[in-house]
Amino acid sequence: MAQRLAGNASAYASIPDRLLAVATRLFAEKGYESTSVQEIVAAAGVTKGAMYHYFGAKDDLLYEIYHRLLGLQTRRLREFAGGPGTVEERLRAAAVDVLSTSFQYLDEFTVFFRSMHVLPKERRRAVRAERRRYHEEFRALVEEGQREGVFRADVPADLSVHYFFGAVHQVSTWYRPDGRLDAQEISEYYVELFLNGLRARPEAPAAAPGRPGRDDRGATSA
Amino acid sequence: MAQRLAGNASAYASIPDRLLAVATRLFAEKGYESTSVQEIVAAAGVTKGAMYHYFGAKDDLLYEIYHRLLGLQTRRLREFAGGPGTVEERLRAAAVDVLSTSFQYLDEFTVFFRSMHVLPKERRRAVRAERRRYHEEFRALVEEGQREGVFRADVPADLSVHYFFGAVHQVSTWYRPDGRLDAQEISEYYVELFLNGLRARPEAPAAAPGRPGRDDRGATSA
Amino acid sequence: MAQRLAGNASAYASIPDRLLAVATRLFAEKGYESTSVQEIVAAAGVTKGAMYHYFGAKDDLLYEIYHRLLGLQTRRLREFAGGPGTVEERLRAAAVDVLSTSFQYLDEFTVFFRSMHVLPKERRRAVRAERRRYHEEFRALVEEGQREGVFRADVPADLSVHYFFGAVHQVSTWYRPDGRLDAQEISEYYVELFLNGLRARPEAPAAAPGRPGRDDRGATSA
Amino acid sequence: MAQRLAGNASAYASIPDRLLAVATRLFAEKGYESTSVQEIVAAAGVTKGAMYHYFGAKDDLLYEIYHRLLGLQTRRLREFAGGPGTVEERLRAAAVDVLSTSFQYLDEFTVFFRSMHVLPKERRRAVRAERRRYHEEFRALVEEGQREGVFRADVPADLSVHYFFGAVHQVSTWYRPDGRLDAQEISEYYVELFLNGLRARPEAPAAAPGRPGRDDRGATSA
DNA sequence: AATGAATGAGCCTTCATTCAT
DNA sequence: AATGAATGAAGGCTCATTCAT
Repeated sequence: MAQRLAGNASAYASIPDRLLAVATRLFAEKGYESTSVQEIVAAAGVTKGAMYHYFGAKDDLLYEIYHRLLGLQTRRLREFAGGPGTVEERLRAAAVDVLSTSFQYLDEFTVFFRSMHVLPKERRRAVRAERRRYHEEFRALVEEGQREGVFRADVPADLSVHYFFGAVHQVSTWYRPDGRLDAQEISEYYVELFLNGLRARPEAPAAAPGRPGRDDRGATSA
Repeated sequence: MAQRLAGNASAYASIPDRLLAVATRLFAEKGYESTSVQEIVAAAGVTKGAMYHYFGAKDDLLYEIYHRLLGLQTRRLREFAGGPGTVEERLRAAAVDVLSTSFQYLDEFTVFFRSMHVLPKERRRAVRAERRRYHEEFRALVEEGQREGVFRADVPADLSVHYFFGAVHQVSTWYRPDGRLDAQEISEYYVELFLNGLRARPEAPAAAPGRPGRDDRGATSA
Repeated sequence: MAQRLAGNASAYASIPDRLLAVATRLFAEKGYESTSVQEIVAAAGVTKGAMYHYFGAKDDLLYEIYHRLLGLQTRRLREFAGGPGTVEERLRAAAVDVLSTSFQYLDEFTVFFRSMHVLPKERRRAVRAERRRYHEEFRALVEEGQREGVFRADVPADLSVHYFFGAVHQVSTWYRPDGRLDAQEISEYYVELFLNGLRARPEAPAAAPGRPGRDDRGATSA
Repeated sequence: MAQRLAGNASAYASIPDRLLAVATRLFAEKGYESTSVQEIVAAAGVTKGAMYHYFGAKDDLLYEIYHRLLGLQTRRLREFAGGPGTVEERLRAAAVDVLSTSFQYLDEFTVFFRSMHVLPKERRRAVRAERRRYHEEFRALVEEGQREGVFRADVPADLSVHYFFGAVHQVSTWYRPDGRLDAQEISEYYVELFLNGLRARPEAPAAAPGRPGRDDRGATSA
């Protein structure tokens, strides 16, 4: 479960894995466009020819980073969603895992949300579709809880998920490993904020502004 | 209050404003590095020479976008924070405004969170400092509510603010003007989720995971 | 006799003089091409418009530097050549003056020998012609001495002059005001070496290699 | 011994050599700054990319020209200085070689003395240091002769060497291959003037102006 | 499987000069 | 006499990619 997405950059890893590992780090540090192929191959200790033997183009590296990250996220989410326990327990476990994955793959997430626009249109569409499916599977848990009455239904589930994911995906913006709170603590607070926001209240509060019960299936894009 | 940050790109605006307007749009669409100076000046209907007469370098455009956006945010926040009403009313008004500003300046925010890394170190530091001050002023409202007992104190205020801002700043990632919910509705739901998450509960629930009452002054960076 | 070629750059000098003074300094420091018009006008405390009011183009500044320097040299040489005294006395005085002028106008000479190639062809020709005349007038003194028998005639006069001028014009290459010898001392040694080389010897030395008595009028260019 | 410094520009030479050969010619003709990289690669029959494959920057070409010339000069000087014969014979041979090298590499010398200022500071310092060492090795010959009493000691050796080198290095300023005197003749006259200036005189003449016997080790820079 | 020389298009920037005021 | 905004051409350099080996 702690497998590195692209192995590590050590001399023992395969060439493609080494390339992906250093590319992820460099893209996160300096941005995709400001990182030259030359820098990547130098950092990976291979030559340009070797890289082009494994990857058809520079943006194939980027796509592969996206692809592996999405695959990992999806696999893990399914594990938790399909696991045992009440819906709240399963959602909590999934949310905790989303956060710990985010902290573990900070660089990958940084690249993900910063460099989407450089993917060729076709691949951007593919990534967005895969991402949307992921979003929908997570949202299904929330909706399950809403149907069971343990989560409030007066806020559209997709908005709650966007809200949570948004918060999570921005952590790479401000989180510093040497900060006051460690990743574990932040995760717990975040999950608490998320679930607390979802939980049905004893008394009816100000509720959502006037449009309860509307169909809340994702007309927004992922 | 609805003034465009860089005027509009029409022939009536000043050259620098026109340049900033089209640069913002292009940077948001294709990314900073993938947008050439040539494209910018062509879209603004001026020559390269004219651009370099007003901006010393391409990244001066970027910096100016950041600078204006931060200035606008700070000005507006102070208006609401210093306004009349209970702390909850003031925080709600500020939060609503953060959201409506985000929707109004979607391009600016997109650029903001995607292109930070291309600013020269010095300016990046300046932007981060100004951003941190903004974050602190917003957080001060939350802390005021915690002291008054209207907001729960068992989640560090800076984390709550990071959580909210994270969610807000990611809207440009998924929001589409032609989606099911309009900006106004999304804003109301988001503010509801935020305030609901903050509100003190009648009975003490599972609270924050084991570490209540810790000093919660921001050791995390903005 | 100590008039500055282009006045000084103080606020009291006329604008053209100030421009020439700073241009000379900057051209000597960084080279003609690496000095921008903007730098010149900034250093002179005027605007571009003002400069183009007085000088039609950047290379007019350069030409004026050449022109003034050549005029100064020619004027001074004539003074010494037409003065009283034996031919040796007059040549010595002229040679000393050549050296002291070189030290006084180090920047001008640096520019002179480094930037000739940027003058438009026509002006380059004009400068070369003026320079050749100067060379010829100096050479005439040597030839006068040769005819009188006080200078050896077995080395063509124009070569001796080239030799001396060459040595003199390179001083800006190695001379440092804080060096062991001051300008005055170097001048005296140089003139001594020059005149000693010219002086007819009691016994016939190895003489020039086999071609005495040939016509030695300048088929070489100045 | 007659190897071209950068091979020739023919199609048979290596690309770097061809680039250096044409760069030398163009820099000598039009100056470093007035020669564009485009012109160089066009004249060498290669593409810009090829040039930047071998030379990191335009001024690397310049530095390489300096470097090769200095290497050549130093190697040759050592050959002559360490050869057989009296000190006067060795100095004469070295001086003749300096001149013939100057004539053979007129373009290189033209560039050398005209474009020093465009080298980055660090490299300028390196070139100056190497140049100074060369100057010192040549001067050592003069000093050896002074100690033996065959050369006059009342003119500092470094000044005499500056004087000679100055004269020599200016030949590219006025020498034309189609002039009245050919390179060989000019060389012999120049060496004659140099050695004649150095030679101790039977009777003590006016000597150097008043400061005989001073320490004459080079406090001036090369 | 891998090399690395070579390409060629494009990028950001500089700058002498002009011109309406 | 003097301004300074604006031009437009060119300049040095980078870089993803190709291809013969």
